Amino acid sequence: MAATAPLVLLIEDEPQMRRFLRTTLRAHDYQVVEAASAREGLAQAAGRNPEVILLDLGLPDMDGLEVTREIRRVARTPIIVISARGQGHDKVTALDLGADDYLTKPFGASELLARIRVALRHSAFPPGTAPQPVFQAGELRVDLVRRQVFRADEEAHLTPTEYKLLAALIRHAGRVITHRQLLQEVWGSNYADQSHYLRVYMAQLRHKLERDPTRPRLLTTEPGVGYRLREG
Amino acid sequence: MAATAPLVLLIEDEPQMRRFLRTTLRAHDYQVVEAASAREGLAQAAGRNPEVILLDLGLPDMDGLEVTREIRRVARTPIIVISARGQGHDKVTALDLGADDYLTKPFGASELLARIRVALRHSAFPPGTAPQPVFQAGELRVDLVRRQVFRADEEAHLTPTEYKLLAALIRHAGRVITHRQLLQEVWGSNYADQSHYLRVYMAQLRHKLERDPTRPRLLTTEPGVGYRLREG
DNA sequence: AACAATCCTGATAGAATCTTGATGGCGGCA
DNA sequence: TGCCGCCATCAAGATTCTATCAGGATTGTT
Repeated sequence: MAATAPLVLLIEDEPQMRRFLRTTLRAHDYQVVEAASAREGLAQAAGRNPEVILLDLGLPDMDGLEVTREIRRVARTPIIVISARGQGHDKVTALDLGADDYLTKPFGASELLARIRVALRHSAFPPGTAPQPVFQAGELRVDLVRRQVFRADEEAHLTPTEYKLLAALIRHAGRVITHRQLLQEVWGSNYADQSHYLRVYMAQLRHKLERDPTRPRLLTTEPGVGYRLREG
Repeated sequence: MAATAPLVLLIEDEPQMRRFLRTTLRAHDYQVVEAASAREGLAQAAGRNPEVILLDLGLPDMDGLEVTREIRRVARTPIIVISARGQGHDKVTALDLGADDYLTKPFGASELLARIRVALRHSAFPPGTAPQPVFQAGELRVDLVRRQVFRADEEAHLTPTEYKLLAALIRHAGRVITHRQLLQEVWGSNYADQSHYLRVYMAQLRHKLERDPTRPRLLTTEPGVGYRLREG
């Protein structure tokens, strides 16, 4: 998919508000289609296939909640509802009808833009297709969701403590982690000065993960400071 | 499908707020895990695999924004940020770091619940990707609709508890499930430390489903952590 | 610059502890 | 009576902890 500017559909009747939104969005490189009524909005939603829909609930020709329902009958384009009536039960109803977010007037441009980015992010990776968070460095591969560790395509079995230690190193991959910090994250703050634990377990990790445990390339020592997991 | 109550992770230090949230969620049939600190929260997020995370930004031990970042390094579980500081730039930052929604205190229970439903809807599988009502792995086949289990085309009879256990394993197929999590899903949260139940029932499942129960290939043990059902 | 004392790190191995799987009995219930 | 869930016990195995030793780097002193 070409990374063109995302298309935003604006369903809003008040000209003033519409101009504010249009200007803000254009300034941030979005393409904008506008609709001043519910009817027109539904037509545009079907015809233009926008990536996000901004929907004002207070439209003259149809209840905004009804618009949400209609859009959801045919598409799951992210809908961000905008409304002045903030207190009512509308908020809950809109969300339950399929809206993805709800902004109460007045709101700042930066918040609106951030919420649009969230919506786009959601449609970028449909949940089923979500890429697995997998850490990889050299011939080490760690699947953090499945809790599986591979060294050159061979699964390596780690004990709970070994895995926790590796996970802590991965969280800070590339950076140095002090003994104290590692101990806190793996054993808890009461063990912050038991640095001999680290020596034993780092040795075990190296034996299981390094090609040559005596000459570590992934799990390196930063003398006097701590350890580091190579990244990339 | 016996839809089990979704698991919500609560990262919130103020006891009062935590109680409000816990009560609200429990009353609406969510399972709740609580963490009173960022450190604990990160551990729970990794360990318990919640379906939604409620994160208070004002934690004592770590900046909430940092917590968001850390969670996103390993998972894309929906995060709903809760915060008192509504005006700042935090809102935008949190959303851009990967949070999915942002609630400013004070907020109503109904709105919170609606936003949680949105988050769950997002992580639900999109239409085309709907999870197969039939699970299959090796010579094991489970028809989740008819509630029938086959091993190499022979139907196997499972007791209710055995089936619930197997269903829980299937829901997380491929991943490790901790003892605690399994116990909660099958027996309820009051039994979270009765891990001997698991040993008995896992043994029974293995006898009924494995070709060689002493050398399990489908229902494997992750020592010190939990169990895993092989997938594919 | 040389030396020694000290600290840091890695290796190893045994003991203590925890975890797991196997088995069988008990009671409730249809 | 037969099935099922619950509970207790035991042995084997795995894991964690602890202690000890040696090589190397660093520091401080002369």
